[in-house]
Amino acid sequence: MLTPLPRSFYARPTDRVARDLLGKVIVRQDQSGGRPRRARIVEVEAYLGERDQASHARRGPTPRAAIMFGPPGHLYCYLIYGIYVCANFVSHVDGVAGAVLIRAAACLDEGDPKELRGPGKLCRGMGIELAHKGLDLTVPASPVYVAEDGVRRLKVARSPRIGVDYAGAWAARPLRFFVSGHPSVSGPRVVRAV
DNA sequence: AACGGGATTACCT
DNA sequence: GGTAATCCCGTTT
Repeated sequence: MLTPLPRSFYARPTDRVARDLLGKVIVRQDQSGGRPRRARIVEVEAYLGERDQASHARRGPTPRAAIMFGPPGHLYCYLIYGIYVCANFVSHVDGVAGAVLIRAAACLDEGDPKELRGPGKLCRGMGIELAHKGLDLTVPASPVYVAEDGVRRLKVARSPRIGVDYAGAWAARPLRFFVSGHPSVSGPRVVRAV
């Protein structure tokens, strides 16, 4: 069966964690014991530490973003535009900020919407809410965790991140990773291979 | 205490 | 192409 990725997976440089999350499976299981919902990650973005002018960590460990500075392997969610929730997985070692925004995934179970295209729709589709902020993704009983199921040989591409034009030179850095050509990817689906 | 904007989406022309 | 919806949070007063 699927077991959560260990904390060591997340305790690495954020761009590497982001790249390696492609193809992994998000598992959402509720406390009421219904069937779990699974979705394969196909698009992510790396948000680095205090230097990264696109990152919520750029202002330091404020109440909202402090979790990005803490131990890896936890869920960081936030509300955006008053409407949508975005989900991130905290990365890099304890004390250094980093998180990976999950932008799109492909559902693996019958009866679920086929594509979760875009970070807001992904959270809505998987039932991830603000209240889930801080969950430990490495605990098997967690309502949300991430697992490896043996998928390999993904065709990975990268590009600048979406929606961060305010970030000056950081807006241009290729910190978005996606499965090239995959129909669930939001925004550009083909750029340069890695 | 008040203000302004956002790691988005859907719907309009 | 443009913009409304809607609220948390960082900043300023």
